[in-house]
Amino acid sequence: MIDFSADALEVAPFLLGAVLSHDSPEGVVAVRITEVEAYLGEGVDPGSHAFRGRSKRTASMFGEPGRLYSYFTYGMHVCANVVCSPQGEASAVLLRGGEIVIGTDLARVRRPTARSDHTLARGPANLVRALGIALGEDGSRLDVAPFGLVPPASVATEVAVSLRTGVSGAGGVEPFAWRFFLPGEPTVSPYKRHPKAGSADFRGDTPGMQA
DNA sequence: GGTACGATAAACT
DNA sequence: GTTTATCGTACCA
Repeated sequence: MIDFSADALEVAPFLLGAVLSHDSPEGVVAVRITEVEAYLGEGVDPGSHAFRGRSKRTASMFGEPGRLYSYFTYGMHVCANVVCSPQGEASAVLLRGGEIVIGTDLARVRRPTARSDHTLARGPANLVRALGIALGEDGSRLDVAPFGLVPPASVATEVAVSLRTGVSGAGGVEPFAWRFFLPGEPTVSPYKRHPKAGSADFRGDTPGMQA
């Protein structure tokens, strides 16, 4: 198993290629994770929800490593993270994209607007919807039912890195290249800078746009 | 191919 | 009252 008590930056590469499954009355959906972002702890990373310390929303981020931190954002979306660092410290890995490997039919039902199968779990809110993860599952263990998390057979040898997507740092500049993805995967979400970011754009090697 | 914008609510100032 | 770890649609090239 992955040692989630390490910090999110260390854990992130081990999640690429891992398979996360979620069971529900409707059935099982599993994704092979292809894209993640690391968020660090209190006072360290201005883009992190934990930056200003513990709050009601972020409580689980300060809790046991290896659990789910899910939160509601933009008035309509849920995003899912894997909690890292020892209890009492906060860091987490945001799951941003993956390839459905089990339950494609159910994922299609949950994501009726997806044009093709590789967009079913492309983007953090889409991934959550495809898996059927609910906001109320915040704090759940990811290694026992209804969840399941299988590490990759071997750690990815080719990992691409870029700035995080949609994050604004001081002055609108996101300084941290803490987004990790498997190059060439069509299930990696397109890079988008924060709306308030300046023109200093860094696109990384974002592939995945395909045809 | 890209860029703009509205939806919609919790958290934060 | 402002911001936000987003998505889908509309529009322009």
